Amino acid sequence: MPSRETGNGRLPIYLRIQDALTAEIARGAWRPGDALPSEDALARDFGVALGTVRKALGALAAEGKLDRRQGRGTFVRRPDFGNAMFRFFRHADADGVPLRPTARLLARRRTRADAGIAAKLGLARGDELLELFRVRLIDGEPILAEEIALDARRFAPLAALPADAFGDLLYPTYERVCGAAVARASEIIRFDRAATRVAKALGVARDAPVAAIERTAFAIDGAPLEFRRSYGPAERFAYALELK
Amino acid sequence: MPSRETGNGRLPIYLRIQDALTAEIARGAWRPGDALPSEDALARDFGVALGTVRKALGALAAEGKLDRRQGRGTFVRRPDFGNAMFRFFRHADADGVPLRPTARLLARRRTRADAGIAAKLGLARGDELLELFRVRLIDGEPILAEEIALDARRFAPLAALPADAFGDLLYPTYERVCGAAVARASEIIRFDRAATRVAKALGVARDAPVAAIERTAFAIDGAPLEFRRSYGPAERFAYALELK
DNA sequence: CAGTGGTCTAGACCACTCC
DNA sequence: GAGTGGTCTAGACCACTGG
Repeated sequence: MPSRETGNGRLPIYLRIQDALTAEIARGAWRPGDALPSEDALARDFGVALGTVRKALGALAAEGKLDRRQGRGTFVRRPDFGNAMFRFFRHADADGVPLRPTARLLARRRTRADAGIAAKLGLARGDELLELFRVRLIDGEPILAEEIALDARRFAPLAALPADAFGDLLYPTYERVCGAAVARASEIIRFDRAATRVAKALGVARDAPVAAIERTAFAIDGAPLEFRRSYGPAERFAYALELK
Repeated sequence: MPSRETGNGRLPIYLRIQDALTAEIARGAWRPGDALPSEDALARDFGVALGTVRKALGALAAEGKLDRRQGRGTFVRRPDFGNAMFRFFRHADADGVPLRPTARLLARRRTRADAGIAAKLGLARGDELLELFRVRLIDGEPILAEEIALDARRFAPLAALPADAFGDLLYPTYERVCGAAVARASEIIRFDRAATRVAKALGVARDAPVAAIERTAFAIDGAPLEFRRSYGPAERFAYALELK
């Protein structure tokens, strides 16, 4: 038995391993999709028993940081928010066919951050922003209007990107063009009324009721990357929850 | 080594133990708040190693079915939806003092179930319902109007209960007066406009925008107990989510 | 086939709770 | 101090994946 001094750091070993691995992932030691060393190798590296690293890996998998697949290995999870916004809206998939939303970029401009957005993005007031405005459609019908704010420096390549190269999903574009990978996000749902620009994009009356989803997206190291406000027609909004 | 035939049931032992314990709990072998036998005792009963029952108990704790407390024991969790509705609404707690909502019963009557509610409650169309209408307030200000439908037979004692004996929370009342314990619930958030009765209760204009939360509450054996529609002023609605 | 994670066991000691 | 869950170890075999 190598050391038998659980109390040396006061924190359980498996938690320290969990933290160590989290830090390694945040540092970028393994990119999303990469495989970690095998359980055996990790146990040797950390000088602990197999069961201990298993406990740490299991916890990280439960947190959504890792994917474990028998016979394959343990992988850094690539979060897929693909069409996460659309979980809020009923879209008429009469036949159960998963409808693929599309996106159209309506506007792109540089502005300066007001205090609110600066705080959300970890910038200073007056710092330069890249602002996108786009509409997302299902079956040609507009479902969501989105105002997106980005640090203009960090996302400079997007300013020059042809409008039709943005694609239907932005996060893969951020990663491909700017090397910025979104790891998690936090959202707030509110109810609001459509401003002129939003109303026009959605094809509803000005001041029509809309559901507003504010999202801040973060990199794996915790730095905020994007702040986004998405608006959809209130009468299409429906969101399900389970309570235990 | 007692048996060494993992494959006898084809399902991992810890999953079978998990299922067995879930069934026992649903059957009411232990009431909410009761302690389960110790890990040691369970391991002996099931004829498996300690680690195996630990894995099952840990999973059940993660699901929210059990509470485990070091030095105390493992307990059947009593779900506490206390003021769960209010997680949807900003209530002005300027000093961070947790404001305690109150409730006032405005109406109580017998009706018959239409097809929709019958389906929600597992009844037949035309079966007798007990319908409650109440308003919930914070600091004297109405925040939620609630329409509640119950099986009149199952909840017969409520028909006779004095209005001021309902208390601020219904679920404890259901359990105390009718022996009906709520174990979980599922909700759908929508956006709607205030009907006359709701508008009056909330002190807003008719057709004012409201957030509507539909909730079906279930007993531990999965039987639906209550269907409830709660309405609150749309401009006070705010709900936070985390995405990973 | 070798290598990976998944399950299971057996037994040790630690940390907390309550009498 | 007795009893509980929490941590850790060491080693076995199973089930799946890929060359």
